[in-house]
Amino acid sequence: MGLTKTEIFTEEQNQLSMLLKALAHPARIAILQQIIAAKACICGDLVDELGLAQATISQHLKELKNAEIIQGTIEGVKVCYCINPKTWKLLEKQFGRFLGSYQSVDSCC
Amino acid sequence: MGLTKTEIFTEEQNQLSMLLKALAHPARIAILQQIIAAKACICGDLVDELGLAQATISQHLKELKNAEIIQGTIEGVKVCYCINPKTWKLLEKQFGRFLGSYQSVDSCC
DNA sequence: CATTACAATCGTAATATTGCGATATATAAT
DNA sequence: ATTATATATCGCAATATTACGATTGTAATG
Repeated sequence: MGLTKTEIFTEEQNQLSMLLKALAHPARIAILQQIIAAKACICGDLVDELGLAQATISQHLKELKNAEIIQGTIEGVKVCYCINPKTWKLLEKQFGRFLGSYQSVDSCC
Repeated sequence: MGLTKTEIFTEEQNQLSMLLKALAHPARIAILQQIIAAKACICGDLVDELGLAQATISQHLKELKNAEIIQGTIEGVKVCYCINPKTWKLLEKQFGRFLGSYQSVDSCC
């Protein structure tokens, strides 16, 4: 046990939960906010900004990259990270539809 | 190690990531979709609908309840679950703001 | 080529999550 | 009271996550 039964869920349910999982950590939220705030793409400044070790930041970046929420391009010694617009749009669409499917009726318990 | 350093993040970052974490599982997405689809609140029908054991569903419901995304009221032997409109609105607001803070500029890497 | 600087990866410890059988609890029906 | 039905909880095993020190890999610079 201990592993999610992805096979019993729909493609959409799995995809959405995967994206949300990638976002579901305060450090990763903070990282994304930093990347967005710095109009240009920042790099290892994240290590200074947040109070986490370099290895930890790198690991969080990897997860965001795996989920294709961000993309990184090598710029000499540094690496430049930025939002992947395609996934961001997908997230807006998918999660928007999910959230919108509920209309507060307050006819319930 | 192995525990999130919540103290170094903002209230908002922690709150948003906590809500997203509660949603970040295909079973919990499916549960919420069921609850929303059944206009009235359904109960243990979830166990039949999804292919998971009763104990597992109950545990997922507990997590959603802890995050205050759903609320349950006892109706005789059964329990009636439904969306907590307050938290749903909060989620729409917080996550909407987060998503909206990025404007696809494609001026980047 | 040696050095420096940045970032990724490895290894490890602590903790959390997922799933389920078994059991407990609580209400309803007989 | 006994039985049936619906949920919650406990305990466990398998796996995943989080964090970080140490190391490795790359590329620019002296």
